[in-house]
Amino acid sequence: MTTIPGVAPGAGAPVPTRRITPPDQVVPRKRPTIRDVAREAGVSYATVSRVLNGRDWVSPDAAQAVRAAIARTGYTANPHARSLATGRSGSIAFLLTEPQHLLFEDPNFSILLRGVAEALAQRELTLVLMIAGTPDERRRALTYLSGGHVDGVLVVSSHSGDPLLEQLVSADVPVVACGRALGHEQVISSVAADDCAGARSAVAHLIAAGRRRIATITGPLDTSGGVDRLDGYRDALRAADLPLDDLLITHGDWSRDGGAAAMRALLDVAPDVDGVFVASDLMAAGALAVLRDAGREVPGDVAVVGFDDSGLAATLDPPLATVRQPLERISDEMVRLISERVAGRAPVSVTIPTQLVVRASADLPAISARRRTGPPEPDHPNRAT
Amino acid sequence: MTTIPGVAPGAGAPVPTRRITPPDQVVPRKRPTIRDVAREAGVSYATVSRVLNGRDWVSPDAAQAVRAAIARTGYTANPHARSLATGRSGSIAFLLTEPQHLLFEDPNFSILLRGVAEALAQRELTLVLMIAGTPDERRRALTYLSGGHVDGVLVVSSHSGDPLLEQLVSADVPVVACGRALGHEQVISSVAADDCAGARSAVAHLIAAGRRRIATITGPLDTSGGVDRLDGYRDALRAADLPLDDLLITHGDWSRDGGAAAMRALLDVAPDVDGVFVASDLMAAGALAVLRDAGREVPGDVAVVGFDDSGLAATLDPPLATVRQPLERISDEMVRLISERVAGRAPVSVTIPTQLVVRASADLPAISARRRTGPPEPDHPNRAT
DNA sequence: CTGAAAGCGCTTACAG
DNA sequence: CTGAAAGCGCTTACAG
Repeated sequence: MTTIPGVAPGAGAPVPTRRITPPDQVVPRKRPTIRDVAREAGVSYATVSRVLNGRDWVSPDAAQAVRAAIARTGYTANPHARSLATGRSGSIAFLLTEPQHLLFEDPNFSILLRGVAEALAQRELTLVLMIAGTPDERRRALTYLSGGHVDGVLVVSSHSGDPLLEQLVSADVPVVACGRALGHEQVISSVAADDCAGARSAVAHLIAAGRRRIATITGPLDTSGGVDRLDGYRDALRAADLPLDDLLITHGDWSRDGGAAAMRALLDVAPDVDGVFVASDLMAAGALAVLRDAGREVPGDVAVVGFDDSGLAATLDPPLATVRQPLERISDEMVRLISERVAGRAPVSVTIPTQLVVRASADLPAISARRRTGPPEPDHPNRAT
Repeated sequence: MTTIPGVAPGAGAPVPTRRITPPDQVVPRKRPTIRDVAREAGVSYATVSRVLNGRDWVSPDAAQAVRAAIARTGYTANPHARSLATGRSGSIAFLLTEPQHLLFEDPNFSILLRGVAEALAQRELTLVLMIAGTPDERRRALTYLSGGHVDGVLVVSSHSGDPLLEQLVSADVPVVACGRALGHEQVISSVAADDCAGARSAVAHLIAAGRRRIATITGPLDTSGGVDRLDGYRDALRAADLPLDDLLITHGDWSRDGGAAAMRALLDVAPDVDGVFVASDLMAAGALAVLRDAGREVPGDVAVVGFDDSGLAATLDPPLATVRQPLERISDEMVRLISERVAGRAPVSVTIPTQLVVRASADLPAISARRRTGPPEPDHPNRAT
């Protein structure tokens, strides 16, 4: 909109051999302020501020003059002065507390990050990225976040015991979590997929496909995705009058390796397993590799359903049936909710429906009878990411 | 360090049924300012500012008193007031102009992002993430970045024609690029791997392995990684007195699919190719899949060397020989250079050595004679990410 | 509809 | 070594 006054960058100048540029060689070039614009427009600078913010009424003539003056001077408001006066920073933090490796292994995070970046940009809000893995980083993050640098915080990987969340809340920093904020439901807004219903649909599908020894690999039980998807698993078995067997429940940490380890354990204690609901696609990728190494055919011997459908699922071998959670929608809602919180509204939690996506890893019986070709590969390339 | 004064978050309170919280029900709770601290410590607030910034000398007694007062009041400086007074924002933008899909496909970006986040945090600088893919986003980014919100910009995916770079420079925004800033070398600091030497080592290795029809898949030729690695390829062939054949040069766009397409084209025009240097691991992943589909054995028929070693290479099948560029080091240097630029120093460019990493895809002759087992898979799982 | 003025909370020469 | 004061550039009641 506004044009930045250009200054010849001296592109053709010779390479500087000395690194220190003499300060007074450069024209000082002060940025125009609101006063400069007022003078140009022949109004008081309060009026300039008014047309800038568009709150009070300004006469068309004045507004016109101001707009012209802004264009002529290339004025842009100083964000710090504005923040000081308004008490708003105009930026929102995206806080990542998960151990770093997951951030780059699990596509969910990237997708969420991108969605949030877009949604924030649309509201003219700035995205501040904070990675707080180590205790030291977490301390620093708390100081920063409660120091007024940002208007609110988006948390995408909260575990229920995490003191950081509590501290942020105590410091009166608006927080929105992705996934129910276990233990903080009353003070933190959250947006989550309908984990329980999603899990239910996955397991119901396995049952419909004729599986009877259905296991699950859960996420960490101090996350809502962990407990709620486990609940859904149980619900579905109960609804079908199938027995609940604790041997069939193992736990992962959302990572690929965690899923692999859980699958190995499962094959050990329950070799007769014929279906697995895995609480994330990434863990399912690890589980698929283990099944293959163990010579189990998917879905012939063991049918597998994951959770997420974040892009990884469709590329696995075999393509992974999964429960789709609309991550773009989730990031949108997170941004909406944080804006609400910043504006002073009370917390709410939003739940978004999921959708079962059937793929080869859990085809219906008729189709699943087909055999895989070739021997299992010893070193499964799916480990690559 | 400083303690934030806690206020009971009312965790045990009942769920709010009305969403509007009455404003005067909450204690106003103004954050303590520098004046409050001064009063507590019995000094002028200028003195408080001095101990805060540690520039001028302050008597031990005064300093002591101020520190105690800070602890007692839980004071934290208001960042906006500070920014307004100093003219520094304390934040640096990480600008991504590459089409979004690459951001999440190419591990280089994630690694750089994480490294930069860490390095900035260590300097108490804030990382602002900007994704500017669409023209609209780019416009917005320019306004934002030249509007004084950030002290400098880190650019990780610049193409030489990009007007955004020029505009940033014209607006006097300090910029540091990853990779030589083609056409802006005099005004933009940059840090890059020694692309030319790295490429040379890769191709020299292929020659040493007995290959004679060595092709290359380059990056885009409007990026330094594109042209410099191509230069290295040519240098190595010349040094070995091998003919330069333009048929053996194809171009990719850094993406996996781009690498695959280039490899397909290569097999078409030069079916006798026996070695390929691919300018990135991700493109090499695509090329490997195509070779496999075409029934070419790697490295038996065609030896392949990539570039990056960002984590993907080792997990490919076969494991990919590649040129390692130290991305952690690169992100560190970028942050160092942007700090220098912000402090007013002139631009410099830093080049970082690379290292050839030999893996199965380009073993030496004796070893490469081994045969692969089993038929090629039709749907190669490596496409997963 | 518009000006004059206070205030947001710091930093930094400038005198002591 | 330390105070008083100006200044950073806005926003926003408060009077007109």
